Amino acid sequence: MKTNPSSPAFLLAQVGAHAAMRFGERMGTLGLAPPHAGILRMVQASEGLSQQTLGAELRILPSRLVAFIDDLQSRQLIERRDHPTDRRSYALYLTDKGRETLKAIGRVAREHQDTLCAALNASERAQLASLLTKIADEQGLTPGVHPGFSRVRP
Amino acid sequence: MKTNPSSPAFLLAQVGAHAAMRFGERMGTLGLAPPHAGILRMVQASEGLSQQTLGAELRILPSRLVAFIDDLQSRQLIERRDHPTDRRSYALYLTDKGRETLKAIGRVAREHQDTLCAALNASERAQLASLLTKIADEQGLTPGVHPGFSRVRP
DNA sequence: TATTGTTATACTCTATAACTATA
DNA sequence: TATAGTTATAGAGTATAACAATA
Repeated sequence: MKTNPSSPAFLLAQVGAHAAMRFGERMGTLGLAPPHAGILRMVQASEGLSQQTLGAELRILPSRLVAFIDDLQSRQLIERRDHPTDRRSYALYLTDKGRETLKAIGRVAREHQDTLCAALNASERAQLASLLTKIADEQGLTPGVHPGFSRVRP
Repeated sequence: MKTNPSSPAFLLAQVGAHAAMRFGERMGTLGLAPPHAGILRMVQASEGLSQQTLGAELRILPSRLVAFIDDLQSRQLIERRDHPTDRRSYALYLTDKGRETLKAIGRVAREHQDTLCAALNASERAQLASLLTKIADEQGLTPGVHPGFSRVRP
């Protein structure tokens, strides 16, 4: 928490944490956590990628990623196929059920956004997105990668 | 993480988490964590308040608060004085050193804000704060209370 | 010898509930 | 009987490092 509760910096942390929690609640209704959404989306974008590549992209440690992939595989949302050339690694693919779930996540995300931004009209939402994108770019944040995927040490 | 990385909702969570982490790092240079800043500020605003009241305001559970107050007391930033009428509770006060630390936190917070919002000019920062305040109000967020103080259960 | 995925372990953080002393 | 603060304990989540299979 910051010193001045009306400063943009504090508001960002406050509203951002609120947004993340609410999205997490909605993901919970699908039996998933926020990182699962990022993983499914990345696998869809680059089917056949390895866990190594996936973890590097999303800044998720290998040991953590294994558990997430295990979750998704046991729910039959993704498959670990044999890698064509390297027998040490897997090639990750979305199942049909995984594609369906990704659509459901999209719906959930839209509902989340509408609820979260209920106070803003379309023009204001675009303005907000523009300002946040400027900050994200200048701060070197990678599009689509939530910092919560990796944690900083105290 | 959300489905659409350029949506205001995802950007809010992403930039917000980034902001919180960076502020936490800066607080770390003072040997403190973000919740300590919230506590010191609240004690300054309502000196003599009890831990019960403090925890209720900041949405911090009693058992968690004890540890935070212990930290701050061992660093001689706050004092637990006897409550004038109720011998079960304490009356919390800032020490002179606590007031100094609060000033240092203010400086750190300003630096944090300047760095975080480096991509925005003064007018844009005001605009961002205005948009975020609208969301915070509509979503029922309490000014100055970071949702990270209390966690939601999955 | 290095790398992929995995497992084991330790550490941090938080919530829950039991406890004490007062009211 | 209820409340303020404290302590104890257990649970979730994460990082670190060791490991087996393969390159």
